[in-house]
Amino acid sequence: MNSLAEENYLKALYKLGGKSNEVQTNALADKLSTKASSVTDMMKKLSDKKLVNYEPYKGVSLTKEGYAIAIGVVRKHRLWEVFLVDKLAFKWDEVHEIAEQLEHIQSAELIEKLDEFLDYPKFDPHGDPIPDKNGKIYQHLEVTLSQLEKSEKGIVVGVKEHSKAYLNYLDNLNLMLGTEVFIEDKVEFDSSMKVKINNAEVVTISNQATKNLYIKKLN
Amino acid sequence: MNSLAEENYLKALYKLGGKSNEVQTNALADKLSTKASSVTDMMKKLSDKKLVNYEPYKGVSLTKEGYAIAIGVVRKHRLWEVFLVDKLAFKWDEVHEIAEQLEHIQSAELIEKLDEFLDYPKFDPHGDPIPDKNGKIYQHLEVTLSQLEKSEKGIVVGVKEHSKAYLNYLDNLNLMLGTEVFIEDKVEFDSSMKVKINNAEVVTISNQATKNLYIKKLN
DNA sequence: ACATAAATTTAGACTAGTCTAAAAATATAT
DNA sequence: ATATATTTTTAGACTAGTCTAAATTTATGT
Ligand SMILES: [Mn+2]
Ligand SMILES: [Mn+2]
Ligand SMILES: [Mn+2]
Ligand SMILES: [Mn+2]
Repeated sequence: MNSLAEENYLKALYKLGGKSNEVQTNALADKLSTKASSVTDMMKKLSDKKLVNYEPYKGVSLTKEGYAIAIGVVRKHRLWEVFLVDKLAFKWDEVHEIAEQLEHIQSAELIEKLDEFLDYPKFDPHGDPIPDKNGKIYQHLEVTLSQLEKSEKGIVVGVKEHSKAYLNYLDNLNLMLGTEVFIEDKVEFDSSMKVKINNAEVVTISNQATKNLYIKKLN
Repeated sequence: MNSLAEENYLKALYKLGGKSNEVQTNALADKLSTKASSVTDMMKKLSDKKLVNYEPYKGVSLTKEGYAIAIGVVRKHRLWEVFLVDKLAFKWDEVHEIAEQLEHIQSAELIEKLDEFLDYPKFDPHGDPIPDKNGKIYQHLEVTLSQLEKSEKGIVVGVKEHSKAYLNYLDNLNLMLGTEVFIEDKVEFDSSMKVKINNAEVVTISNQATKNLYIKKLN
């Protein structure tokens, strides 16, 4: 069994390096809001447990087993988020902190039953794919809104940034998962876009915001 | 915010001493499967936080605030058990360990929404009363099966002992919450009882087992 | 190539929680 | 009343996880 701290390191490693990319000590420290020295200590421990490949000064990556654990934590996080939104009526900007806690509950049976109860969802409330029980995860290759050209059309399928501030901002624009967007115009100067939402009002969206919205192109 | 360890000490103190009874160091150590010296250390800390009244060598009791926290943990534990049994189809002997983890999730909003989702249950799967959001808890004054006399009738409303072994034993006898029991006979020698279950088969139940079953008398 | 900067590791300290063994306080039994 | 047993506390050590500051390694610029 792995501790809560170990699970969080493995998950961060997954988020930064995926299945096998090397991650640098400082990058991991930043992600976890901790210090590089703490990361080094933990990498030694996880290396001893054969959950990461670690060579001093050379960065670190997940082993097969470490990856499996990380993906399991991600699975739990996202399933709990679905539960909170679909069953308990939380809003999508309110669930992350609670899921950060719930993702560490240890019980394989619990998570399988939860999955069934939720009817085997494929995506979480932010459009992120949920790994299946075997750790298989659908990688969405959607473009971001910022990559659409003038007169192109698409559907919002996910968010890249999960901060409350950003999610609230999207709520205010009526931009949620499933919303249809049509590019009225792109402003060259600051890369902002004029976007028609659900065939109704047209709003201007900054590049900062368009970069963080995943879109599935239509037509 | 209190740590997981602190919450467990407070809960154990509630289970042993209720709202205000003095609890001895060793009793608490036993309950928590820890050592008396660890208890002493923690009592000092909780006393500093004004969650317990502690005088060296004199036992310890919950303060008003400590009681409120303990009852909150109990509320969470029991609500989660209802969720696991009613929504995820766990059996009543499978939920305790998972609830031990879930009871430490920190989010007032979560627990209120869970309560609503479960339709404000009054009792958990073992018949234990669930404190309401203000910490008010119904104290069931039911008798135990062992206290019934020959020819008396009652309904099973709760279990005193929560071990998997005991719950499985009850399952095998078809004794669950709501079951009707009728005392065919009491055996003086070993205090065992011959009990007719749901007006059908008659079984013999040891004193050890009858002492741990709460009954609401009928007639 | 060499100096400087950046990244990383090491050394040592700290907290929370636990333990064992010894000391001290309290209870019990004759 | 005094010895003995029980209970509780203290003293000191240990682990997990974290931090700061210093040392070391690697990268970069001229
Ligand atoms: Mn999240
Ligand atoms: Mn999410
Ligand atoms: Mn329980
Ligand atoms: Mn229960």
